[in-house]
Amino acid sequence: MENGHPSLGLEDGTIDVERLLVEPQDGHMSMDSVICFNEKITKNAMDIEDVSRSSGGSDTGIAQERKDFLNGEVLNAMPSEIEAGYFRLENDFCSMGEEYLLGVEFAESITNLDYGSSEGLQASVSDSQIQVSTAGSDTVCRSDLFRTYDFRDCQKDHFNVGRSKLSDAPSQCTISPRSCSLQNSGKSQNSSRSSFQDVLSDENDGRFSQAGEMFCSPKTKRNSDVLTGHGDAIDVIEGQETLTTTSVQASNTDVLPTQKRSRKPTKRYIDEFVDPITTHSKKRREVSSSTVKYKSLGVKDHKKCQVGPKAIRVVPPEEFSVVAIQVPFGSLANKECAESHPYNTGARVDSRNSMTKSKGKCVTLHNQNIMEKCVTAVDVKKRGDCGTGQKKTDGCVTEAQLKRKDEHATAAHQKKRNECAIAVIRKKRDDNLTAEEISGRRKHHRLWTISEVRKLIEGVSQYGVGRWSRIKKLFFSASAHRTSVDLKDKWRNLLKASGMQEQGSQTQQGEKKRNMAWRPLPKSILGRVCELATMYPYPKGQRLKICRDSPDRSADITLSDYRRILRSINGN
DNA sequence: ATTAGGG
DNA sequence: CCCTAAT
Repeated sequence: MENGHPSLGLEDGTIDVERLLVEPQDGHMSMDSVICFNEKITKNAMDIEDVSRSSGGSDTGIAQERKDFLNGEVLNAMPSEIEAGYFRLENDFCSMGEEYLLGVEFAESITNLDYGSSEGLQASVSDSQIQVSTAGSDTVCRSDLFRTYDFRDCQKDHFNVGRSKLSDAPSQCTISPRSCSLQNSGKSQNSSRSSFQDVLSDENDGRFSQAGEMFCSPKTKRNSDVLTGHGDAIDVIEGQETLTTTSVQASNTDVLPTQKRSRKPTKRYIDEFVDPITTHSKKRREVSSSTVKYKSLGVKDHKKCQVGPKAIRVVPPEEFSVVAIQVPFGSLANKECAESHPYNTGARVDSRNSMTKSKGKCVTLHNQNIMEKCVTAVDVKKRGDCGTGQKKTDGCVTEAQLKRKDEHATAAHQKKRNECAIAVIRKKRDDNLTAEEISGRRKHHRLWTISEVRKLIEGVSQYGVGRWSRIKKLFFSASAHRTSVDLKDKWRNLLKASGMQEQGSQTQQGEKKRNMAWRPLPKSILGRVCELATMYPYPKGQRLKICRDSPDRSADITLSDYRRILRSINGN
């Protein structure tokens, strides 16, 4: 008799499981099907467990056999299914795998409690779980890898409980106090199986939306009415605790699946998200620019690498008087306060940077920051400024190169994919970025020194405007930063500063005056700029501005005229 | 790859 | 300084 009953249960379990494994193949995996799947599995496990318990000590063998079946067949079957690619829905799959484990595990632990330890059994269980976790990890949802590990740890504890007999169980339970309390309390009755499925999905929704809706799977959007009913489970926040709780709860009854669904780790990861985003909205430029410009590694990246050491470079004495001639026309022109400290050149960098910071880009770029975080995590080596080239193979990285406009669209997907990376990143971010932010200077923003400007002027006088790359090569080969574009920009600014440019309108004149106050450009330099501007009008279109009288002069001036100009300037 | 120009 | 379009 006793054999008959258990065996029946076993048979049922077998059939159910098999059917369940097959079912998903037929249709597309909908969330409902997944839920049913989980539920049934859990139920199976529980049924088996009940049988085992009722069968008494004499049936230990049978129970163990059952366990073996579960562990060997079911658990092994899962990975194969996964590998076969039946479940590509990440969340579904992940939850399913976990569910599976939980169901089996709970039965296992219970059995052990009842009948004592069975080493072989435990070993098989743990092995199977490792398998599952592996399969799951490489499939999609990496975040679940963490959970799986946690889970395994928890389960180990349970094993220990089983081994150390019932008497030891309470002490072991301290690992997850909630588990104990739940086990002892009558809470297991507060949920009926009839509402199980609803509870499942609802709780999912509740938790997800609560956490930040980023992981919410579109399939299961429902009203979370039942949420309140399970506030207890939802309140649990620590992932491990949740897992443990779930597994132990499983031994009780139907409540198990309900609470099992609430995965707290999610919240943790979400926190990881929110935090980095707000912490530093920076770092974007570096990664993005370096990533986008991976093509020009030779110049650009090299330049980035040198930024650090260069910063400490000693400023030549001549430049101390007029340290740098930053020409932040548009931005600083608006800051009247700048006029009150005209010669506070040192602080100019900071003010400028802060302005850039608050300019607004950072707000819209939060999403990209996430991706960048991911990038940072991908190549584990902590790179200060350089090391930009080696991360292109990862999907996250390529995504990070998306335009800003696309970020909003892709951000959601990215988040899911990156949640694992984020956790790893947090540390990195703290020591990496904070330091940079604190130091006011931004990597890509370097003040132009007088000597640099002189070189630029010299170059322009020799090659004329527009041949920036050549000028760069000849005059700025030493300074890896200062791309040709930089030279061009600087020249543009110099033209503005010298007043040669856009001799237009009253507003410009006034602004120029204002700028003069805080821009300590040496007159000699300005004069030269003026000179050169006359012969090499920058916007080449409007060259006929001044030197209309001597066309050939502007054509082949170069050295002789340069000398002449130089002399005149020096004479001044 | 370089340049011009807008932001 | 960054980004993009046009050479």
